[in-house]
Amino acid sequence: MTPDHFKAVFSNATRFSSKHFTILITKNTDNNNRLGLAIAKKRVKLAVQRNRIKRLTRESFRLNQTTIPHIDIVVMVKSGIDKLENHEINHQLDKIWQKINQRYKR
RNA sequence: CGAGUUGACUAGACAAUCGCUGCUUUAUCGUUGUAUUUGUUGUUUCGGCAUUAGAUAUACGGGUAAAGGGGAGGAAAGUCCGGGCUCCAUUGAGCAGGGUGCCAGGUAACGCCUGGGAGGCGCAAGCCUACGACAAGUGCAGCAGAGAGAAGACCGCCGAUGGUUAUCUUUCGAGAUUUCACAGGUAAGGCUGAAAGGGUGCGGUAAGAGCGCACCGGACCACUGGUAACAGCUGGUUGCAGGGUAAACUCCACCCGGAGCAAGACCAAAUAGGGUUUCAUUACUUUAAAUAGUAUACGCGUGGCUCGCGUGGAAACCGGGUAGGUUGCUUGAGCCUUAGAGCGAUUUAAGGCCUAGACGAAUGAUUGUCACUUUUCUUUUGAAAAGCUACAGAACCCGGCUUAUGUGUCAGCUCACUAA
RNA sequence: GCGCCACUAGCUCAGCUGGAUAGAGCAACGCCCUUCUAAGGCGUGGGUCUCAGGUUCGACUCCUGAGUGGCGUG
Repeated sequence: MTPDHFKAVFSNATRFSSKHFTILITKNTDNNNRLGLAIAKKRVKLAVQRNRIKRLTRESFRLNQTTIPHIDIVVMVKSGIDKLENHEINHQLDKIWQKINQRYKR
């Protein structure tokens, strides 16, 4: 995603959240779904932890992207996430994908 | 066996599935440049040149697919030092400012490392140290204390000599003893303090004092050892010091030009913008006529000139250059092995190896087996459960320092205890 | 990447910049005043001066290292 895409998503977004994530989505004119990550240094201090969260999010997005409709997604993060285990993060993300699917099937 | 100390290594392993990234090879797609060739159009001094369309070959970059092999650290961190590299400046040197500070060596260089000296800590192995100069000058030291720097006289001690009081003796000149502490002497003792101008002993004296002597310790000179710092059961001279603080100013010696890969180099968009040329436009004159000529324009500030500000069509060319892209970008003071030199840091030679290059920033996820750790059961073994590890993520590259940190292994040395 | 600053009571700040007592305001607590509260007055407690070393007789102050937070600039 380019900075223009980010602006578009932030200005015109539907918001989902769980305990440690905030996810913004908009519908997309292209036939792809795109992922953007906005993980602030303020929320997660260590570079190792930031990278870990990015990797896990990308992985989860990749595994689930066939099931999701064509949307732009921006994933934001709340503080405290760096203390979670890998499988817990995956679990939360799975739930969010399910929510998004339910919303867009209707 | 226990306690300690120094140095080095290590940073989970394997397999399966899926994924990221850039590299090599192959295939394919579209596109661009170059070369050859065929044709079109324009121009021509008939050699060519420019333009445009196609074919073939080749090159580079790009997309897609497949295969192969590669992909974080000992600190990648902090950014505390030093260098390479790049650009700018530069005759040279100095001033200012900053840094370093026992000696020698190593190194590209260092505030780093090695070896040595001195001082301190520890029973020892060993560890720590900004460790030049206060006798060039200036400053600082509260309170206390007599005195805080060519020091001072509070309590003390003495009081020879001179004066004074009393007593005794008397040859009546004076003498002896005692008292006073006035002039004066003194720095042994006390007191204060972090610190008070060598220490101990004997002599000496009215009392004292390096005043004299002996020993210890200094200082200076020489000698010896050492490259040097420095050292000495060495010799001589000197009664013996104007102490502390320079992480106070300062002095001395040595070092430092400035900026940083967002450096720099190349390519290069736009309804951005600069310059040059030509044409157009506009004004005036002229002509049948934008035909020809002259001025370049137009608006505002002025009535005019000069001057200032603002606005101005089209094409071609030129250089600058923003966004953006490419490069710099990983072969390097590189790593490994062996041999030589050296106490060592390090260095020399030979052979071998290529080992991350991302940029919204890759190097991962899941599962299984084993290893490791902890807990429980059992208490040789073994079994089960949990954890799946600590610190932590390259961003131009190296050499150090500092800080964070899990587990285990190896080697050297010291001390204590026991046994032989 | 480069350059710079701060850290003192629960909070905001002084503190001799060239060294010897840790202070002010607000807040807290107690008492007075008031029928009660606020305001006002009097008093009290509260500090490892961010941390660790060093220099010094003596360090909030000087030096070195570390930690945390913040600012500027490209």
